[in-house]
Amino acid sequence: MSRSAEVDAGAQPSCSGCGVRSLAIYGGMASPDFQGIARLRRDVRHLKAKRIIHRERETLDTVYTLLKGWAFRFRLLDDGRRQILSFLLPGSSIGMPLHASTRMHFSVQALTDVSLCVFDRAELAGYWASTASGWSSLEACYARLCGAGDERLIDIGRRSARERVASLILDLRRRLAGANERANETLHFPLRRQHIADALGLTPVHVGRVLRQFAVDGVISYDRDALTVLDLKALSDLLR
Amino acid sequence: MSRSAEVDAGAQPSCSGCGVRSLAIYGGMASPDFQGIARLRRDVRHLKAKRIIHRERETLDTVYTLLKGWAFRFRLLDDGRRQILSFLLPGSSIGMPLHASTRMHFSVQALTDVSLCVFDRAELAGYWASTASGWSSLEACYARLCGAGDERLIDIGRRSARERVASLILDLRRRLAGANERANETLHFPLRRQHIADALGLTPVHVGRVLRQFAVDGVISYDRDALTVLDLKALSDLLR
DNA sequence: CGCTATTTTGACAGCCGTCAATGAACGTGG
DNA sequence: CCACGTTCATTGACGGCTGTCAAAATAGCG
Repeated sequence: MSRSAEVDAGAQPSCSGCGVRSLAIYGGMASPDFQGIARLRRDVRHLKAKRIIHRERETLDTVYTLLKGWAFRFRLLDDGRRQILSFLLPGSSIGMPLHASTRMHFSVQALTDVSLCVFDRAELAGYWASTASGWSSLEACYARLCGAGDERLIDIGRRSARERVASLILDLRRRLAGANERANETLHFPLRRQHIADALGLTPVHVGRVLRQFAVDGVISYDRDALTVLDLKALSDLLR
Repeated sequence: MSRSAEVDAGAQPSCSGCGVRSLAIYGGMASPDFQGIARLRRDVRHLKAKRIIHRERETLDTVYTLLKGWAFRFRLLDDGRRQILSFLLPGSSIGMPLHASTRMHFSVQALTDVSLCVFDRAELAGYWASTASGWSSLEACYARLCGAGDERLIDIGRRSARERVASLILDLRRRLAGANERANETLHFPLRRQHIADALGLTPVHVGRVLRQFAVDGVISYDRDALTVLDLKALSDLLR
């Protein structure tokens, strides 16, 4: 292990042992070069819940990888309406495209306390271009992003409130199972009604009605920060 | 000019004179290599309106660039509901990601009669990887795609029917102005009510109500295949 | 233990969906 | 150039899913 990697690993988790590495921007690489990535990482930054990670239209010369906690991308209309564009889980990247001539048109906010791996944009781009599988890895990453956006578009455009909530629960459950949570039925679920509503094009009141009905029907049970899927088939059957 | 390029250019338009080149996948390149692109183009294919260009989940070993006409990406739910994910105008690419290990999860249909430039996927990917600015060009392309998806998400999730229709009209107007139509007020507008409804998460009946009201208010006027923006400010003011 | 954020509840309204019938426009062939 | 079938747009009545509002209750937190 290189010296600089050791330095980073002193107080910080090492990249080679990182539990979210399979989901990060470099998740598509056949044999990730963890030493190279560890050398690139400038810092691990910790933020409290509700802190803004990036503000719409501002420049961002760093790239983050979400190491721990939840965040979300969103945009505000001037009358206060908020659309959450996507939820970010451990492994999600913040700050693409790497060759950013354009500023990002959305803001990013921490939903829980989060830990961020910090990279220099230009350095990361250079490193990425130098790797053999960087090209296809990057395209796979964008394909996932666009695909996720398309799914959400279908949810909001053509599904009822119950179907949307079911879709979101199943999506988060699948993503969390891939990250580090085991594929058991109870998940850490820090979303408030308002977050769910702003992601799905609903109101928090109506989200509450839907969740309550799911619980009454025995499909899920939930506590403030946890959600248990009791009847996976019932949820899945709502989506086609 | 190479012999193969001459053969292609015989009956077909040349790439160097292509009116939509600034919008295509290679739009971000500083000095596009039109001879190289012309060599790569295998064919120009013409399809009638309503023909399926690509069917969901099928493999696609070619990449298309829309040369002429309109098309759209969409997905069907099993009960017949349709969500149009985006409209494709001249210059739009069909078949990304280039390094497709994953099959595309949406279908593509011609909306009008269309002409498609046909490329071999592997060949195009190889050529692209060999160019200096291919990397940033590709990222810029994906950034546009994701950004457009985010905009539509905001429309459907947090805007009223009138605002959604206004947003779509302005978006298409802007894109057409950039392509080849001059920035005058009357645009070629081949969309049916059903297309607009399926793109915006509405019903064709209600789209008709909104358009009618816009016309009554003197904001737009429209004919079957044409739409004129009479009061640009009124439309813009609906969106924040 | 007081404050704040969040959830829940209930009543009511409205935007938009649904349905069906009518009519107009289009495209094609004779 | 007209006839005819198909596609598409319009209209009106009605219904419901979801939004809005406000108040009360609950949970979280310093």
